[in-house]
Amino acid sequence: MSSQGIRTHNCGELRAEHVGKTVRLSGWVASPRDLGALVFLDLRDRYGITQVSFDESVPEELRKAAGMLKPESVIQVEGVVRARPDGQANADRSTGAIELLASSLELLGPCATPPFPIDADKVSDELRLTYRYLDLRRERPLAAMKLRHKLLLALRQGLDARDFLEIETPILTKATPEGARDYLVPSRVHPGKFFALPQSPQIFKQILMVSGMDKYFQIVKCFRDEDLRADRQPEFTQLDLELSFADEQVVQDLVSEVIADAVGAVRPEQKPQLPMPRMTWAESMQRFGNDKPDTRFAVELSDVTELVRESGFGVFANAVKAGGRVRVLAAPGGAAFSRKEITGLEAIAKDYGAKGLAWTKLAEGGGVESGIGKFLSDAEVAGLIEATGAKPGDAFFFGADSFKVSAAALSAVRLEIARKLDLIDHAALNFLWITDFPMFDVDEESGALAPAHHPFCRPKEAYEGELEKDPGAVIARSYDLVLNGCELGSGSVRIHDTPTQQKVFEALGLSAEEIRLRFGFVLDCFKYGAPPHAGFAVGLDRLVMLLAGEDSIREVIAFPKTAQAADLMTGAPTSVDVEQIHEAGVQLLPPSNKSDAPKDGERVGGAEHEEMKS
RNA sequence: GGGGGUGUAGCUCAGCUGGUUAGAGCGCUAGCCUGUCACGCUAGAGGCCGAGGGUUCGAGUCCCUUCACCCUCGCCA
Repeated sequence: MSSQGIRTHNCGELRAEHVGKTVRLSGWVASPRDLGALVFLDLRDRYGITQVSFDESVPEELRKAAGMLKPESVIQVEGVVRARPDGQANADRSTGAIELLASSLELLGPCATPPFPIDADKVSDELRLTYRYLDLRRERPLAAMKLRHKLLLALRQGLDARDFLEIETPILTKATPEGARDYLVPSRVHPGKFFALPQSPQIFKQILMVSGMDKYFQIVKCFRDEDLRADRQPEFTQLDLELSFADEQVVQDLVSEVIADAVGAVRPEQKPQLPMPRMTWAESMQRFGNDKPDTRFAVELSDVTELVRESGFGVFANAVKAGGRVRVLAAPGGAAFSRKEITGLEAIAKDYGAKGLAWTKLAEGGGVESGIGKFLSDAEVAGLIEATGAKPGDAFFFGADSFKVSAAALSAVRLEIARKLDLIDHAALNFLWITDFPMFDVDEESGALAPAHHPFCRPKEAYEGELEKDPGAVIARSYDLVLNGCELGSGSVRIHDTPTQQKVFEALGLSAEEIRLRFGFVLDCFKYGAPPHAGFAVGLDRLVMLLAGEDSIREVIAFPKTAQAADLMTGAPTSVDVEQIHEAGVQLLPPSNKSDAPKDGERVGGAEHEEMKS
């Protein structure tokens, strides 16, 4: 027994069948209860909680020592498992039928008073992130870590079973000026030159296809130096995959199956039905106003541009005249919205560039009242009812603007209405494929093109001739996977021939010289027997977040960063020694005219957290 | 870069229109307590009201600046 080490069992496995056994447990002290001549404490580890009892049969010295234990101290207890007295079982706990009667106690790791109680239900994010190691002891973060592990394991198993190879790609790689801002790493060996951390392993996985790897995947960190959101971290994890000799159907079916199986492994009751529904980008924009529709509730947008082309309401007529669209959505029961609530909705529309949010309410009698109701003709009202299926007691909200602005504004209003009216089924997992994205985003002012997905995406054959003439009309062979209104991932059929790739780069306005410098190796690669290939990448943090029912991916990342991309626990990013900067071959700009540039030997960028150098 | 929210005891929060000594619950410290499991009871300690400046007889409260955290627009191929 004494040779069994620090523990013989964990804190979640002892049951009535173990009664009479001498065991040794180790774990963290939770809610010690000193009743005087009787002391209880809960011993907790990742597996569960077991009650330890120090009763009258225990030597007084041991009982006193137990009574003095601080919560969250790490101890080792040896003793005999015994059934709890009649009426003292704890039905809420898997170990609740028994307790450990202590015969020895050792303090392995004393705990200072924690900055927050481990069992508190509300603690500020700032404090949680500063003491993330304590935060992770809590039930919710622990559950998120377990869920994440199980999901990633199931995904790996699913892909392994389908002949995929997991292959690692470089973290120190080449900067790509397109897309997101790169995190740069200076090269000491090549002064003045930089590596970049990958925004995704895109080019490497395509090259692996040329290498004949056929089916590749990787669970991999990606890095993008952009401003953060609840669902965006500077480093995040993707399930990245690529297949040779595959088209969009093969990829979508495969991803659907692998995800459905993995979700089924962690949430059997929510296993998605196959096939997952598909919708084109154009249809999604038309019906929902964005490319990641939340289809858990039925409210949709209707285009009533033709109906109000000659409207007596000038805002509509003018928007149509200017080439814009007028779209409407009917909020079920929205007539009950207060003026203040409507002002709130209007503020949301304005956030997305709308000049305002026209609205009116459909009265019991069928007519419209308040808002812009008085400007609408009977025919227009009838048309609105027909277009939206609105019922008395509903409210209309209008977007009259360019297609882009009316879509963005009304889709945001649509989501807020669903939240306010509690229209969303929170148990649902609505997966949805969005297909046929435009190949390029056209900048409205300059007319410049940017890849909507990325520049390796293959245009649909029917549009290949349009690359030079009308690139804005080109449809790509790309597809996104959406879950509950959240973009889970995207992929495409890739270009695998040099001439097409060359044309796309040219359409993007890259000069021959730029193409050679940035992507020469890709074009070269495609000359040496490139198979047709297609792929996908899933944002795993988001998937775990949605499955965990959390609102932020920080909740499912062990050590996340704040909205300002800082790590509150380590203090990163920090200043570094001037010598380190010199060695890296870079020079700092003076801190923007707030203080003098640092002198040699001083730390640069602030003096805090010097102790973190180890 | 812009907009909004928050910042008061170790934690979570209250503090009305500026007005005496800034409160509560939890935690912490000490004592009591033989079946607790959010143990209970008694007593106590604990505050640069995020920081800096200003207005005022007087500021947690009003004004300006700034910092941190959260949400968000832009941004995120």
